[in-house]
Amino acid sequence: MNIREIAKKAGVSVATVSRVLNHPDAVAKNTKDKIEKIIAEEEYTPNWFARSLNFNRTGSIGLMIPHILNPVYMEMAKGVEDVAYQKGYITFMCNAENDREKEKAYLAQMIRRRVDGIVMISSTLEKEDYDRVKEKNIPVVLVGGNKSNPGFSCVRIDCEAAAKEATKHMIDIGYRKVAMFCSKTDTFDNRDKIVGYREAFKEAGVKIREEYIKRIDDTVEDGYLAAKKMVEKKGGPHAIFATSDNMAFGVMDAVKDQGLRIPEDVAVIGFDNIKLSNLVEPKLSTVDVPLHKMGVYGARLLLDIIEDGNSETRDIILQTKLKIRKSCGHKERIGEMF
Amino acid sequence: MNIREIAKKAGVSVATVSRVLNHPDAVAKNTKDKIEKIIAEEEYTPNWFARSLNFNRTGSIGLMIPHILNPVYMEMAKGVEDVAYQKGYITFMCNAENDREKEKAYLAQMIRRRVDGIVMISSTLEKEDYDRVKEKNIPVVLVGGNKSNPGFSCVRIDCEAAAKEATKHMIDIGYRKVAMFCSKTDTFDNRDKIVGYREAFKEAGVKIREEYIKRIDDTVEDGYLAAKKMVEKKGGPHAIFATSDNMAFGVMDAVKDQGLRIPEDVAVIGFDNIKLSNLVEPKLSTVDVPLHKMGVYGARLLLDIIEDGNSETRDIILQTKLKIRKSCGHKERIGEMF
DNA sequence: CGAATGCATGAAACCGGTTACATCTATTTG
DNA sequence: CAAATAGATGTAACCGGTTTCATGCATTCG
Repeated sequence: MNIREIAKKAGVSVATVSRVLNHPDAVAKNTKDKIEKIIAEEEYTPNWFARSLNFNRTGSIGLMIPHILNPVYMEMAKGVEDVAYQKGYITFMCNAENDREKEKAYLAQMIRRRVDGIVMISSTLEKEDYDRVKEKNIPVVLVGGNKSNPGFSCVRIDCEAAAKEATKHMIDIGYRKVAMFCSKTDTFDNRDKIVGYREAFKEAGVKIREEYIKRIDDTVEDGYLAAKKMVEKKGGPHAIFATSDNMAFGVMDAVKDQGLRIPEDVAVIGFDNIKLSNLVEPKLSTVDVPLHKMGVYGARLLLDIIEDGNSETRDIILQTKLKIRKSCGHKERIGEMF
Repeated sequence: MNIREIAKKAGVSVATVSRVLNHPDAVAKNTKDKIEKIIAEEEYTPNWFARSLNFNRTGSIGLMIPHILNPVYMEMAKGVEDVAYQKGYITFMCNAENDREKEKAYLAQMIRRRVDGIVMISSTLEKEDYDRVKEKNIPVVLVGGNKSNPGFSCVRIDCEAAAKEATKHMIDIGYRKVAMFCSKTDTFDNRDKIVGYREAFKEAGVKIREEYIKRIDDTVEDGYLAAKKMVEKKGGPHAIFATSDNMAFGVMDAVKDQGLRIPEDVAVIGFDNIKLSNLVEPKLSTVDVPLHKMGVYGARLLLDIIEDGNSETRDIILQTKLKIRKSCGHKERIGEMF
């Protein structure tokens, strides 16, 4: 059923039918009612491509996420989807699966499919990859720590400050041997986390042990393995700062498997504050990141560009908050520990 | 940059350019090389709508999921995405958010956007909702327990058998007071789980206490609340069978909060075997469901219909497996417990 | 009462591709 | 050597809409 058939049934021209759909006020009431009745009867919906072809707009946005099974990204993704849905856009979910080639392939797809804009979550693409998108004039917003800064608007957190605060907390309690596990992925966020960690030690005047800084995959498994290796030796760390809750879960598992207690023998602190961090035993201390909000802001920024042409580049930094739970000690316990 | 401009630059007709893109063998080598060079230089990609308009195909599928933050659905979704991506399709991720209206709205969007097919995960739509899709001749495959059976192909598990096996295990160990928490959502799967539970009791000749069957929301929070209510009274259940790991986590949390031990005081068993079930303390006994595989099979079924027109309706039932871990006792312990 | 204005509608161009068919040239065949 | 055939390319119709512009009609105004 196409617009011509509807027009024929109604005994009018296609132009009139099209007007009913797009500019109802420009059509006489009688005619409009008649046409609308037929449209409803036939359950006619205008062909989306044909419309897109005219409008040069698809009403869809691309959403690139590093991994679909990681709750951190999914919470951000939900923020994006919430806003997009509410504004009538549909979201192409692109699961890059931590694979740069797949991410590039999906980006090319987005361009081919003429999405109205793209939200990139924690992307690892290079400047050159973005240049393609720029040439095509497709608006892009970055959420979370990208690798290079290609001059797009960005929503993020201050990872350096957050990591510094968390590390400082551990030092303040009295821990001196604090290991840090950070994702291998080369993004600003990860680099900043390490900078913050170092900064905290520097300010406290405590010497850093380089062998305590480990770059690993951001997975439960790698957290487990790295922690196990570190903890099973004598004289291991007093505390482990895993810069994602995901890794922290693995760390906790490894520590427990070694027959050590958390936090009495080894304290653990995470990063992200995903729902589960409050569910494991003991409850995980972590850095609260406003994941959902980051997605929401990212999508809003994008739709601002798409709909209002508001192309000024903005850099939005949201607040993090240190959440102290059971898995690391409290300040009051200084002295009783070492 | 459109096909006409490319044609002009190459000094050929648009038909020839189009042929280079779609039927390269039908073009002389010289001409082809020249045109391909220009296409590459200009980074020309044919307009997707225009192509879709001709082919009446979009190369995209819709994926409806009940909730984007639930790892159960996301593992299935990943299975779907894996297959779709590999076959060159792109996936519209529709997050119904456990809201029937939103699900319907997304379904309408899918129809409007002329997706080539739809995978519905654990849908709660009614027969009448599907009739619309059927009229439009859009292939649909159901994954997991839908509400009604509208005559589409389906990939699922035998929930009745799985629930029965799990319940039987608890009874065999010696538990008599086994509570069951089941999602409120009205799907075949949930109904079947309860049937299986009853069946196990019936076969064992143990009387069922109706007050032990609770329909709750499939969330950690509701699992927590329901368990707390049940456990804080004297003479509560010996064991709780939560028919999702999600709810089981809440149950575990509540039991621990009441100062009771798992499994010594209250045993817990879940359903789904999501990654985290092996990470909580104690590790959760659960029913392993091949979530990823279900998604993969669902997508394959759909693409079979789309690409090969293979429209025979199939009902694929995958195997579950009871995973006994720490959170419930083993058979050997019969007798020592009560 | 004739001209000007406004409103509703239709004809046709257009969006950017694909392809059936026509045309032209070069090669093969009888 | 003329006719048949194959191969390369162009012309124009078409996919299903939207929109500009022209047209016809009724109403308003001088």
